[in-house]
Amino acid sequence: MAANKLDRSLIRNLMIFQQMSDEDLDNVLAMASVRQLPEGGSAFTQGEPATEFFCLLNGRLKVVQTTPDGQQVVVRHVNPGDIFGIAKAMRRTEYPATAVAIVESLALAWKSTQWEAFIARSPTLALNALQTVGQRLQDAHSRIRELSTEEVERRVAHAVLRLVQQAGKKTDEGILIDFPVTRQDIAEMTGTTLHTVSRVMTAWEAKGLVQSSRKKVIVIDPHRLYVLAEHSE
Amino acid sequence: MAANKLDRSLIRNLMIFQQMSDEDLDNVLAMASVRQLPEGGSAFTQGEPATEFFCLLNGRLKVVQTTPDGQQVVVRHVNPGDIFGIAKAMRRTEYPATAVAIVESLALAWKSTQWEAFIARSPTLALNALQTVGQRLQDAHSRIRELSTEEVERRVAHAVLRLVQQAGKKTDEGILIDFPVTRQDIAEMTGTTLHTVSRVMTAWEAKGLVQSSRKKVIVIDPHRLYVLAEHSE
DNA sequence: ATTCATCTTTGCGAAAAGGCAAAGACGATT
DNA sequence: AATCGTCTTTGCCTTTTCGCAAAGATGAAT
Repeated sequence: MAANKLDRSLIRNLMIFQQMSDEDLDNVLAMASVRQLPEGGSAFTQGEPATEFFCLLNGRLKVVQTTPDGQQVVVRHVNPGDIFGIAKAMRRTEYPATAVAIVESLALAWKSTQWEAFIARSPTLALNALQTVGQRLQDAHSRIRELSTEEVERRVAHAVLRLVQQAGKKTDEGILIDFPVTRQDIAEMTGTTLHTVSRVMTAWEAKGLVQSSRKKVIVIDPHRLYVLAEHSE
Repeated sequence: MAANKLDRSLIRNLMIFQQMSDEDLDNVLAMASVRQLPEGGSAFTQGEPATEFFCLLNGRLKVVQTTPDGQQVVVRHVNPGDIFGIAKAMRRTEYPATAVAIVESLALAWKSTQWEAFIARSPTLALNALQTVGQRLQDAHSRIRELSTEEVERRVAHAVLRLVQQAGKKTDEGILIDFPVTRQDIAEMTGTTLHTVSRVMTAWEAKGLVQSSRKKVIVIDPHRLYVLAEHSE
């Protein structure tokens, strides 16, 4: 499927493509192909040669690193408008992680060899890309700080609040995280075990902070959760 | 002090400036000023407005985030040739961390407002910058994985090996880490306490892996340390 | 309605790491 | 050589978190 058949306004709204001329955008889209990902499908896999890079149009992915002994760590999430899989831009020949769709998703894909042409197409595109990666670096540093200094409960609180911010949806019971999340998922986001996450969230439930069931989390009292995450003790 | 008085070959060797024309390099250097940092001095401080960005010429800095309650985390190190303090490129108005010289250091400094001109000066410069930031992101993700899945001893082993790689110097006793490192420093790099680091390293010393004294670390047996860091067992 | 796979909860004991406090060691300075 | 500030080590006890195992719950598929 050719990318230039897609809804233009959708694409225009993506931060990375703003301030580009129509013509440049046409050219960039002409190079792209479209990739549909079912839930659980992966855009690329850790260790594979990095032949493509992507931009997410809609849906949501998690980027997972697997350790040699099989433990998994979610290093970040990909939201609509994000570019991802730009291993080539870092002169890497292989993907350092796996990108898995956690809901059905749609992405644009370009050949890695087109990266330079892609960037050359517009100076603002390069600046935008740099800014995107820079923001990610900030986020990563925040997580390093959290993992280094905070105890499990606060880390889990942060993770849940982040999910709320990225995918929170108001319902009459509270703010629903709008895609399936298991205890295991949260454990992989916070560097702990599903058991510990379960214990923490059961305690929160008793305090009326959240309400959760299988693969579902609803935050009842974001403010108290925030206080818990920020102010130690 | 004007930057174009500096030794050119030194600057040419810095990865970020490679593939630039002499003329562009002249222009870029004309915009820069030179900053000397004594040991313990800081190039910028967390929370300050981000008025400048830098490129390290020689020496070594640590980039530290301080939590509200005063705990410190070393998020990364800056080595010669690295650009740092590019908060502006990420549309941040304040520095998110503090950069402290751990040995006497020398850096180039530009006004943040010149960032776009700096990038526009050469398309390869933008690509280089992107690659640099991308590499840092990879490193950050590795640390997130380590902090999430590894126990203290292995994290410390990784940190020490990284120091060896970045600043190892062969001596007849073993590989010396060529700048002052305290237990506290290593603790801040690995998300633990100086006590635990001390205990770990005392054990290593008994096994003949390292030899250390006040602010000094010598790795005697890098290979066994590597095995310890990599193979869980 | 029943079955089945998957996800979640919970109890118990073990291990890892932290916190505190005190003592020791080192090196720079006077 | 004596002093002083800083860095390091160590013992002891507490807390946090994990690991394992088993039981319970949920929802999709038949």
